[in-house]
Amino acid sequence: MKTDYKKELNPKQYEAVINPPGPLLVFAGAGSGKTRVLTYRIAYMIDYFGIDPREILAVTFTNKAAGEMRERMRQILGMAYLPVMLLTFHSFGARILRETYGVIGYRKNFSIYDESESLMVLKRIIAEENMERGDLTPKAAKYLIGRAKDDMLDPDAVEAKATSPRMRDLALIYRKYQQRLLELNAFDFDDLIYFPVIVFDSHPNILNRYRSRFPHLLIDEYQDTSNSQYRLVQHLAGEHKSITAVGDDDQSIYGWRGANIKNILKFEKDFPGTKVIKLERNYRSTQNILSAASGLIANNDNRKKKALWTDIGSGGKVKVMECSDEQSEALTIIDRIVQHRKGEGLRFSDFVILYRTNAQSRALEEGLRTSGIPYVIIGGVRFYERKEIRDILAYLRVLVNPDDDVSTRRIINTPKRGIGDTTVERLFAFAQKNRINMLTGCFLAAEGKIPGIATSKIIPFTEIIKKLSAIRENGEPLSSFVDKVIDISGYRASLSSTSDPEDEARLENIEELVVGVTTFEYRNPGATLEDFLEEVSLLTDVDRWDPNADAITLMTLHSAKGLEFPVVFIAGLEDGLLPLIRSGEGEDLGQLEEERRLMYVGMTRAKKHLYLTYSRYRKRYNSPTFSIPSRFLKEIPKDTLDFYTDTTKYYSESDKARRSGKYGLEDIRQGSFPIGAEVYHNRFGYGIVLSTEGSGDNEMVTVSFNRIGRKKLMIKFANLLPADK
DNA sequence: CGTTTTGCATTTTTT
DNA sequence: ATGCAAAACG
Repeated sequence: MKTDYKKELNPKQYEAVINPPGPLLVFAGAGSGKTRVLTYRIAYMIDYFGIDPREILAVTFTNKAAGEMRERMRQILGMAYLPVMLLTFHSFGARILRETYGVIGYRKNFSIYDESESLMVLKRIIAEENMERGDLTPKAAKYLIGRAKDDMLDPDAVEAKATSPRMRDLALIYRKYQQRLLELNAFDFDDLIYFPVIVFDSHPNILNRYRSRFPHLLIDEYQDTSNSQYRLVQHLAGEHKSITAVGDDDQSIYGWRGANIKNILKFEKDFPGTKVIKLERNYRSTQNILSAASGLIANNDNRKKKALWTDIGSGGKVKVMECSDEQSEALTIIDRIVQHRKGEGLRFSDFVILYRTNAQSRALEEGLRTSGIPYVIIGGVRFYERKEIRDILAYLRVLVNPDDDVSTRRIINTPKRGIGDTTVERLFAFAQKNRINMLTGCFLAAEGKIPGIATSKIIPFTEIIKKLSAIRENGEPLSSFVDKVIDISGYRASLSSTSDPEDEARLENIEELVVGVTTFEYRNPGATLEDFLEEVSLLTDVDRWDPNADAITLMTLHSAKGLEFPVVFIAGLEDGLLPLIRSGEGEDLGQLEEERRLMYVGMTRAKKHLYLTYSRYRKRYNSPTFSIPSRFLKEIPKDTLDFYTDTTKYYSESDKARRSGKYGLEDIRQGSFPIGAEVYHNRFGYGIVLSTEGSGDNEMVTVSFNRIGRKKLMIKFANLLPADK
């Protein structure tokens, strides 16, 4: 009773699925059944080509996507357990390092540092080396080091390439940073790709082991692979070249993170004899939505042309809604949600609100809360990044990896036990001098062996660590162990005995962590604390999202990749916000194209209804900002759109001019110049006013000049003239 | 020496 | 508005 592959797939999908193992590239347009092809192909390989599931490695973008694929394959193959290796790039990297850490000098049970932990290390190094400079903040250094790792450059290479003092400084910081990470027995996210490549580069025997272990490779979202990930793939593919890559150049949205769209475009060259299949039939969206999205993306030059089609029917037009401010934007959306839900019997979980930046979620959240509509926010302050969760995880990490001084610092005085900065710094200095970790230092201090450190303050801390290690060695089950950590550390007590009302929420979060551990335990019988920590470090927010809960989902456009919803709202379609353009800088065409792809990704999430909303007024950073509608709205074919103006309320008093222009509201005169006004500057030439903020002497205008692009000017000094004078 | 308070910068997107 | 650094306070 094998699955009838031919019946369940369209001809193109079928062709891809049954293609014999070898280089295969599938250009899968949005909603064309990409995951379907991947899962059926894996199933088919097992079913018809007799391939051992353990020899298949499939790399996906999120753990959730991996989980879904596993579930669907189970249905196709009817097996209870499928030993296919289904992972994200980063978790695969972590697996490799767990087996090969020794060859690069690392120890067992290393930690994986996220952004903020890496930044703490960098900050310390920059301070220690007296290298503070405005253009090399910890954040900037982190970014540049990340890019260097993407290009597989070590500190020596960065130094050799450096042509400026800034880059020479960076090379030094980079060197110290890696030394420190090695001491801490910790990797950052970029290392999880970088070091496996290094290992494969320098140890052919190890590489061969992995090659023969995974002769069959499948890679999802290939358009978002970075250079280092590409190197990893090249290594693994080796001579066998049974490699399937699936992707869509129009959905490449991680260029800022090192993703290189060229990787998918040159796949055919890299693997001669590649079979290329294009999936252009869309099963998700109505014709109107698809035409709107296709019309938009056609404005990108740097892409492979394709013709998506659907036979779902035209559906309603895409609705563009103008709102006066963020609050009315929220109300407009809520109003539509309520109507659709009643009219079409939809559930809350059928709706998603997408936006460019996490900050936008606030006003929407407020509106939903007052309306009593259940919602879930994905992203923003991630669950595992909350302070209280990180604190508990830091305890766990120290127990697993005693060299992890970053975590030791975190917990040594959390909850407060009277150990201050001075003591910690003395401890650190002593540990550095004697080449030991801080935890060992604590134990020495507790015995009074470090002059200048009072034993009385340190002993309670070392007692806690001792107790917890003993419990752990007794083979305590994971969830009850975590529970004991919360108790014995004094964390639970410190939260339940305070006046701060926030602490109650923190306590709840911590209890939720225990629930999370229990779930993890249940899903992965026999898993260790190390396994749990690895999973937690690499979990994304989308992974934690439960699509079955009856609540509206709010998330960024980036997080929405790979998902679909009957009704989609994209909020904040204002020039400067979507496309997001950082003030000061001119407009980079490549970046603009990526913003357009991001918008495209958002639009193609919609099955039945798509709403695009924008606000004339919004509080950005801290100051009030007026904006013009996104240029993307003008790029979408008009016959697919319907325009609406909200009726909730208006910020501006000069309502009368509202309906004058193409989108209405062309003539709001908030400051000295109306939004959209053409102006002349005697140095920069002609331009158009995009937004104004502040007032009086502090009034600023952002003007997009024809010749030199975007500039922010102070009205007081700029001497701007209306263009027709 | 440690903790609390005030002042200051700060927001793109994420594995 | 919020979160993290120096300064004041205990």
